[in-house]
Amino acid sequence: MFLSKLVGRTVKETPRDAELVSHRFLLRGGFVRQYAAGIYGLLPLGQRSIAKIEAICREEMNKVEGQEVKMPCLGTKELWDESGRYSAIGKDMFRLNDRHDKPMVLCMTHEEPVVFFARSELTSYRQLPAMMYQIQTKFRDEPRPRGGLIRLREFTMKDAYSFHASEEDLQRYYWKVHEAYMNFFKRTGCKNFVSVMSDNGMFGGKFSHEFMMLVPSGEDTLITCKHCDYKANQEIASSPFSLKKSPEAALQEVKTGGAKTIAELSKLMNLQSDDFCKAVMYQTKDQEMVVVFIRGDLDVVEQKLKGLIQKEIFPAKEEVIQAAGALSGSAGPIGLNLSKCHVIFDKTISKESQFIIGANKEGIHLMNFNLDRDFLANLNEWQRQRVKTGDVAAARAGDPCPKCNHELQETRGIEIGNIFHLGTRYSQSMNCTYLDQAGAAQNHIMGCYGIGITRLLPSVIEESHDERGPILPITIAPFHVHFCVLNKKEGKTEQTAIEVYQALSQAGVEVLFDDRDEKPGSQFADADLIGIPLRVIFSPRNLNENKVEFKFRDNRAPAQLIDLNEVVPFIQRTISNEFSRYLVSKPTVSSEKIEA
RNA sequence: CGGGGAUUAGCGCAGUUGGUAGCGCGCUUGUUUCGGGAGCAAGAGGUCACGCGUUCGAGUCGCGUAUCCCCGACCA
Repeated sequence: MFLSKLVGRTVKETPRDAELVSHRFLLRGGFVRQYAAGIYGLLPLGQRSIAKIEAICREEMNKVEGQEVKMPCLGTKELWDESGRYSAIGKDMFRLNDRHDKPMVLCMTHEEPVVFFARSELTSYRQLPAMMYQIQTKFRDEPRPRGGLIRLREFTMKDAYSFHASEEDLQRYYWKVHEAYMNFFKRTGCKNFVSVMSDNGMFGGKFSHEFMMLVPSGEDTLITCKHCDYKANQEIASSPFSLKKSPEAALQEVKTGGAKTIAELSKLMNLQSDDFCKAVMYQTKDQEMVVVFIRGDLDVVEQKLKGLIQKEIFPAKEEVIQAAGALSGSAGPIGLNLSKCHVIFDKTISKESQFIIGANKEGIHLMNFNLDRDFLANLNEWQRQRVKTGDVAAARAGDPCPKCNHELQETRGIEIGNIFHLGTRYSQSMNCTYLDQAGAAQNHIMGCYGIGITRLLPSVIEESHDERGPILPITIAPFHVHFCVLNKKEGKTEQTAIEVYQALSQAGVEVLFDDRDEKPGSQFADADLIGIPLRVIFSPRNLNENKVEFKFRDNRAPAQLIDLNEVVPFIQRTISNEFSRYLVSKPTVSSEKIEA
């Protein structure tokens, strides 16, 4: 490809709206352009790079017996009603009406369409396990798209769905896909990434993992252990915390005046924030309050809370708080109207400790509150059902690890993939069955597996760049080699470069040839901005000696002069070495080849 | 949906007390240059986001709307 003909120019100045490095370089390098918030188009460089990511993804999915399919982006209300998600999903799903005024959706994920396939095609245990995948556009009406290509409203995702006859088989396969994912990310040049346990959301199955690129600009917070292999998204990370034990004493009221927050109270009473129990108040859609009591120094993880009560939650409105008999600023469990609220005690409110807690009276708190003695013991059976205990607290850096008790740490990450145990959530609701060996109808047991294809390129750039531009792995770079041709009109410079270009092209090497009559500085700057890993420089100066210059984009070795006669084999050899850096195992013979 | 910022040439930006719009980059032509974003010369390129208002006159003042970015809420 000749650079002068490439659609998409490089830009010297940083676009005003681009904050993230990856966003800046993708715009400046001419990989992408923005149409609207969260809606981007790929220029040739971006498209080539994404196409390579997709190709690697296909290889890895085929290796685990995945079968590529293509499901529609447009969905009907009827299909999405079957799973209940047409009404369960809120504004995140794009909705539209067709010309007959029939309600339609733009799919944000494809569980429903894939079950549509499965229930007509996978009807016998003999066909299981089976996995279908696609690389397809997804639409999500994000409340706030951000970070260039990181959070989009329209994006490409590889989504895969597996169908099994037993839970054991799903788990076996789940870990196989886990390995395929690790291979995929290594091959696409991701370096610093981990898989962490994650939240399944309200409609998921039993367990799931997220693959996270560890970069400071990431939007998720991960909790990892310094000593063992414990890694989890903060949304589900747990910690035993360090629980205090305090001697029992009688419950008594204490005047706290205008002090309402934990900070104010601990200052007033000269106590630590973990001596307090604070109330965090939410409500459900049907105006029931959900009040969480948690140790004063900790925060509630709303995902955990949602999982515990299996309902959507919102910040509580004042009238809901009052109806439940609570008083904000001094809220406590005693005196609440349990018919108007759910009560959750985080496990940090242990039965062995006493806490200072709100009294639901203006300016009054209670000292020495003991959960069992002062609250649970006084409830009747019906009231007890409205009270739950569970883990809703956010683990933080410095808290003890749930596995080995050593110190936890916090890291930021970008989610680049996930794998989910779905179980029979969709096969049951959508009546998807196969006949087992005994001829009995059984629901398929499902897993689902996603990779954010469009997000991968910016994620790699986030961790692989310098001040001049991205440093792309050869596996996903738009071209293998970048030619800078200096003073092309002098002597046979341009002609020589074209001859090498043709020889390499015939050998299958992808070359981006800078044929513009630009100053060396401009050519180098643009080459840096495009980020192709290998560079060859043709100049009259070196060609007089029958040499060309070779260098790596990442400057891992000093530039070297290569004999003109040697340059084609040298580049071929270097490219193959370069690819081998991203090989994870010996190339395995694919199942298709065995069949042939 | 709350808070903050922005919108003037393809990109980055100026634009004074209100008087009919400029600079740099990029683009076109010519010319001299040529190893880390060259110099000179001549050009092309604008519904100043949109609407309403104030005014003899609005890029500039007022009100409203839209769009974009950041923080938060949210993220199946």
